[in-house]
Amino acid sequence: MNDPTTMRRSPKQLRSQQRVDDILDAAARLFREVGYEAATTNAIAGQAQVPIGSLYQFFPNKESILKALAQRYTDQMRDLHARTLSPTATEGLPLAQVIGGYLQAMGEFEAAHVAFRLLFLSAEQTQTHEMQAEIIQRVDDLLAARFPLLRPERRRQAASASVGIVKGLMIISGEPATLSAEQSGDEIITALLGYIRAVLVQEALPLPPDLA
Amino acid sequence: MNDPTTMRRSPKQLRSQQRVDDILDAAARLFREVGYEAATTNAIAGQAQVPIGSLYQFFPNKESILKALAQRYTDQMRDLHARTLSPTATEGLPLAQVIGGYLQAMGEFEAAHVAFRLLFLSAEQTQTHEMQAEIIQRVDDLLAARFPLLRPERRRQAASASVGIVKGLMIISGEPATLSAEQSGDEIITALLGYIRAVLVQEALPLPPDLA
Amino acid sequence: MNDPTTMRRSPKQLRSQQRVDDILDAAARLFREVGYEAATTNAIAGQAQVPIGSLYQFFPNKESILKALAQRYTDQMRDLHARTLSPTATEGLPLAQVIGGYLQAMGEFEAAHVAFRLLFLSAEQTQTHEMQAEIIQRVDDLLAARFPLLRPERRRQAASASVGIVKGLMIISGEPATLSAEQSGDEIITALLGYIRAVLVQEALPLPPDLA
Amino acid sequence: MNDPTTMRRSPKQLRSQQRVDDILDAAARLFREVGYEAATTNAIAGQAQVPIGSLYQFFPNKESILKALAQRYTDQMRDLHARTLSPTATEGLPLAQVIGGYLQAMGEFEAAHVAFRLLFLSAEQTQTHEMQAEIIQRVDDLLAARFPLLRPERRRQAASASVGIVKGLMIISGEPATLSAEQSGDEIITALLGYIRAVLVQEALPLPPDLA
DNA sequence: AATGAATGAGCTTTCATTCAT
DNA sequence: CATGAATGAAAGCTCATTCAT
Repeated sequence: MNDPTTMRRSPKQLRSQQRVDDILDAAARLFREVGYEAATTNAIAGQAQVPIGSLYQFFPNKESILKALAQRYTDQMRDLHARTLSPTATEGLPLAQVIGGYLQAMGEFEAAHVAFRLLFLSAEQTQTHEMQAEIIQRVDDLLAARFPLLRPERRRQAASASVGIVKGLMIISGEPATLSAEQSGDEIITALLGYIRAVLVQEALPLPPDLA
Repeated sequence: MNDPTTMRRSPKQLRSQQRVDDILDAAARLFREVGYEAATTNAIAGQAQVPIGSLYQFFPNKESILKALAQRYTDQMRDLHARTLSPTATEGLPLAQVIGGYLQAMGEFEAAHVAFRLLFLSAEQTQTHEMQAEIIQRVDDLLAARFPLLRPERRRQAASASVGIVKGLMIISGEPATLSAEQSGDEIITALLGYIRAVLVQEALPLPPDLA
Repeated sequence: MNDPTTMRRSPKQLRSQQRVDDILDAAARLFREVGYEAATTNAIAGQAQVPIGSLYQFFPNKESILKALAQRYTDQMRDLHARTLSPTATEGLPLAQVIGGYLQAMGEFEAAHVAFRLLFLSAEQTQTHEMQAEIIQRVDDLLAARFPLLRPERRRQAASASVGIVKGLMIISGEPATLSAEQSGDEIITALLGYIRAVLVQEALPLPPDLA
Repeated sequence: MNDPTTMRRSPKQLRSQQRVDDILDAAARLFREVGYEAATTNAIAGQAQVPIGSLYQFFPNKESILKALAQRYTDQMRDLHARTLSPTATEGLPLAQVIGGYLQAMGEFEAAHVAFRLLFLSAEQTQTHEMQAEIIQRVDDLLAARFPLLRPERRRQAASASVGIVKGLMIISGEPATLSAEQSGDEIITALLGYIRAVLVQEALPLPPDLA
């Protein structure tokens, strides 16, 4: 009947909304600091200064907190996507600049949303799929606007792969003895441009000037 | 004094070595099936048909089992690297073929070592760094042999990024609504070749025929 | 001062009375379905479509709901008793028929009052004593009318025992591998008649024709 | 695979057996004092002076403790049955004396096993069925020896009903304003003899001298 | 060295009851 | 008087680790 991984009650009142936000903030902090498994629901409630009973009025279980957090990030990223990836906002800009602008915004988002990295980069979390699907869709839209001749299936594949490349390089750059944070940005741009160029060549499509 | 995440004593005796292997096999199976957190040390010992007390004579704690597993995989991958990435074994082959051979071998390795994917693809596991460092080094060696004019720092960066790209695409392809397993192999080749070409262009180095 | 297991205020208003009835109906349903302990006050209020706060304005605690339910059943049984056990209504009927009629009525009552069985058959619930006392009294009255020579103390004892016999056979018949529901009715009649006959013989009193 | 209401490990060692006994004793005491639901597993462990973890090594959950207690009582009653109900032990004795001896033994058993009453008298507990089935079987055996002409189906029915009668009268006698403990014993004998006589009459079987 | 019973802190989650609105 | 969000003590149970045998 009711999905045990969804929020119990969507908070209508301002006070309740504030509480849910507090809980999600605390959860984000703790997930970041000690990981999902080690973050206890009592600790989350404690950090959020919310009684444990109240936490369970909004969330039926721990997993639903993770899911709600992912949902919140997904929602909050929509504006970011509109600003940095939408065809209208990026029209005329060289691809490198678009990617750069997107990475810049993502870096800021990541800094402001402490568990985003965890959620975005952690392998196979059902909770993250929706978030990722949305990102892929935005990239797909961008590719569609940029390369109208690219077949939709190939485009979707390229969009998925592009997100995978970003993900992989972000993961790598977070680890010691690999890429520095500064390098990773440039490297992501290089890799994505190189990849997209290769796809276009494969598909025998014309290269735009900045990929030639 | 003694690192609590390292194996307690390297088992000299044959029987001990067998036991350690049994434990690691059981751990790999369980980690794969239920994840690291949900795999209990008692369950690992049970699966391995080894008394829990014995398990704790070889491993000081649960984390050390994960670490040892990563170490075992690292060791076992050395042969794979020699066969598929070493300059001598790959001399004269087109890069695409080298990468294809490597991915093929990795696929087989992954199938034979059930927790490899978990360890290699996990976003941030301190236990995996050594394994990854080794992979990066092999790629670095390969690039050094292929592109002797590439500056060592740039090369190391490219090697790290290449591994990141592979990782990212492997992660993505494991998730629904993205890349199929079949597509991911081709896409990894496309992405890597595209990336390396871009690096060479950036560095104003000559392109080999198969990247032109 | 005020008994915490009694209803807080007897609802004078019509709307209040309706609410109390709704609560008791919901409680009866839930007690029957999941048992007293597992039935939560919030679930009762929810089923009754009454705010939990209102529930606590009528009932100081969960136990008092059970008690009020028993009281309601006791009240509602009064009519049943008058119809099936009162000396006037049963005058001239053979005892077996009286018992049969009573059991029939009880069966219907039980079907219509879902938690009655739970309350009546529960081994030791302080809440049930009054209900049982009333039943015993009715049986006592019946015996008084039927057997005027039976000493009052012996009669009261026999009335208590008779109710115990009914109770015991009802409990047994609800359990697997014992008596079927059909058998239990006949068996109760057999047992009660046999018991009363034995009492009369013990007391050296004349047996009516149908017990001879 | 493994029944979650059965003991986890049957204690082989003497020390373990002692622990299990301590747990069951403590559980019996607590069940008696506060009831099954209100008796917490931690309280049981505390009373038994056994760490909670050890309790859960033997019992997978709270219900299994109740079940094991019922099983222990069932086992311990076997000797009582042999002494008081077996055809050989009761041969030649008048039925009233047999019942009296049985009730006497049951009274002593009840006094020595504090939760027996709760388990035997509580309505519909799956945990009690086996215990009750055994009692019914013993009564059936006794009836078979005493009244060989009684049809087996009728006999089994009578055995079930007899146990029901005992149960009902025990329940009633535990409640205020009904039967005193002393009276209940006599009343049970009266009721059982009266019932069995009625059954024999119904079946048109000869009455033994003490039932005539 | 080998064993596996023993340990108890700590986990997630529930629910009777209150009280500010 | 009516409401239902809020509360937090306490429940059942797990499991990494130890240590007496």
